[in-house]
Amino acid sequence: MENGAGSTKEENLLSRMALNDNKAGMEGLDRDKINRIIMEASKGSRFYGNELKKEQQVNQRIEKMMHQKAQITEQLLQKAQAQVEKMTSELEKSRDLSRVIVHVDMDAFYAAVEMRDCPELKDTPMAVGSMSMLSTSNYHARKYGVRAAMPGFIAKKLCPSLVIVPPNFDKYRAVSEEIREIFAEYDPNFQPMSLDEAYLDFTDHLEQRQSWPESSLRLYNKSNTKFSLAVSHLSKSAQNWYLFRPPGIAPNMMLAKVCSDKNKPNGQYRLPPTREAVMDFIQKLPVRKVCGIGKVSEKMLNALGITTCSDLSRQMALLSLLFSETSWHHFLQISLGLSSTHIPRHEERKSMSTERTFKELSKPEEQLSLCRELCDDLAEDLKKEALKGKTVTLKIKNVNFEVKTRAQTLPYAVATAEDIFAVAKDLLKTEIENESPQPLRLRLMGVRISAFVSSDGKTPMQKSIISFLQLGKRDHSRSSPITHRKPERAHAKRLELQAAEPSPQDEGCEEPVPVVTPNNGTESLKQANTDDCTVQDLSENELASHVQPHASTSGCGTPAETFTCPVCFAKVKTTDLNVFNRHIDSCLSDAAKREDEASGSESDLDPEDDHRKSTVVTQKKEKPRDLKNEASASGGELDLGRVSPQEGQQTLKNNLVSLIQVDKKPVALQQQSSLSRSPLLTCPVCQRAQDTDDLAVFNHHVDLCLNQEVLHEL
DNA sequence: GCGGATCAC
DNA sequence: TATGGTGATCCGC
Repeated sequence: MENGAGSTKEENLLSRMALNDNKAGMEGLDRDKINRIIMEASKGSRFYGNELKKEQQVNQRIEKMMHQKAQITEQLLQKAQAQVEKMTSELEKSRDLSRVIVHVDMDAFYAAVEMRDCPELKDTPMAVGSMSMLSTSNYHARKYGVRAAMPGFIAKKLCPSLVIVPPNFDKYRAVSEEIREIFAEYDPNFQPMSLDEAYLDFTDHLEQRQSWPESSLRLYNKSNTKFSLAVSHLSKSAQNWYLFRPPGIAPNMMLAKVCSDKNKPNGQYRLPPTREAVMDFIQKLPVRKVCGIGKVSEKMLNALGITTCSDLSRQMALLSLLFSETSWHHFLQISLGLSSTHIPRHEERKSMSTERTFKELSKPEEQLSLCRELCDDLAEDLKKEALKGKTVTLKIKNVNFEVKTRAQTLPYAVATAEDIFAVAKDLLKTEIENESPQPLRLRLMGVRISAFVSSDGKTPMQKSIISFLQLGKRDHSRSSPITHRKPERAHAKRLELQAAEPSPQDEGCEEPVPVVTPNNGTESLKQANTDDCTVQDLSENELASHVQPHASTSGCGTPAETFTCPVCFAKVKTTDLNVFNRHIDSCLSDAAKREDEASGSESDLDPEDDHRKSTVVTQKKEKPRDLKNEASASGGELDLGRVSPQEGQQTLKNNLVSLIQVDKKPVALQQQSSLSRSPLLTCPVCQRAQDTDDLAVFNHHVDLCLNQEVLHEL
């Protein structure tokens, strides 16, 4: 174990710079050769110099820690051990294995999208990003050691034939949104962590299903598929299914995340909800795999001889003496396989910032004018969310990659570019002066604002019960639970600057803010699902009253009578769900037509063209139950289960048929026709090609796959 | 409240 | 030629 003492600088640096072969697709490559190339390309650079410096700092921390450790007496340790045991038994009491948490992420998301749109890329090593920075790479490229967060020019040295595709975030965002609509179906409160990753709580979904009559269950399966296909219908994203990696399923968030990383070739990894299974799983787990334990923590723990979670529990008393309370409590939870069992609702943002990397900027005038630009941008973003904050922070990184932040808190909140700049300018000037007579040689500048106050400009933005409750009614211009940030403007600016071709990997904070409230729609929903009569017995108005608060896109005070069409995204002003449904139907059939026209090159054929349109149209039946259900989460799903349960068995069957027919069109035709050459439908869960062209069968398989054991146990 | 550092994505 | 951007949190002042 390298613990800093006695190893060379270069060896130490390897821990920071070397290839990270954690990820999938990195097996069996020549690590030494790759590391040598990386080192050669880096050595002597300012970046490398800074890494070296940071590494030494970490080593000092470790030394300090080891020194502390040496002073711990046996007696102290025993006392600590007692405390650990006490806390352990308390935590053990709180263990909750009843939840079914799912973590999903996409496989090389951006790269997959690019390959989808440009099939030639499928067979060549490819990465998304720039010569300065790569966001992700495909599996061909990974064989060469090319990976995310690696600068493109180094990647090119590893793999000269590498094709670097500039990122197209609008596209990824669009695909992401389609995927999220599917997520919302299973958990309206799912939490997106980024464009390609999310946590879902399946517990309620499974519970509801359990109480549904068999026919509804099947129906729901169909409607689910129908939904995703309807989405695909709009933008050919049926292929999105291929983006999914097998999800991780476990009783809490930490475990689910680790499980999804297991990436078993043949399907999802599901950790059974028993203490034994959890503990067994945890023992062998390397600490680095746990979310929250990064490079530095790993290195510190390694220095103590801790590499796996079982080491963690063994050394817990020691850890409790060496680390802060929050840290060791966290470690203890990890070692017991405990973590959050419910997915937290997305909280209010606490800060907003904008920063940019550029070619060296040393002239004060240029620096100040850049600062002003950043303030303009930030103010623009603040305006979009109607935020004001009291603390302005300037961030600078010099050409040696040294980062500094300077902040000032005002007695009042600001939001305009002028006000922010007034503060940022002073902070910057001070830094310039501190450096003089040398110039400040910058490679990055950023401005952040925090300490937000509510719109009245006085009260701090803290969670009160009232604001929490109001959150549920919070409004969105789109009915999906997803919002986006920092889209075009940031990119445009980047182009303007033409600096270091920065290519962010992500859009940062996504604000999910699900539109459904726990206490509003859901309760009555469960009822509706368990009681066959409930839905029919509800009048249209009653239904509407359930739906409206969620579907509303109105601003403050506007009556909730606007629905957002999940197809064209137009706002439909009506209180009559039938009207709204008709709008969607017409949109859908329009989309079908467009798809037909455009499908020539896409899908090889569509012999049943007319038939399709007619099935789409005849299939429009309002569906109060699901309407209520899904409207609450996302208008995007209004179209999905529009089969009416109030129609009796025969009609149900008919609808099933029509659904299957509708289903077939967008994907099935695209896939099946083209797939008569290649494999048939591929299960998004186990990723195995299914030897069937019957979507009913396929659906059944997917569903079984997803819920297999869970359902069984329930 | 500030500033550095760590972490995730 | 060339190593990102956004947000959160923690710790030690």
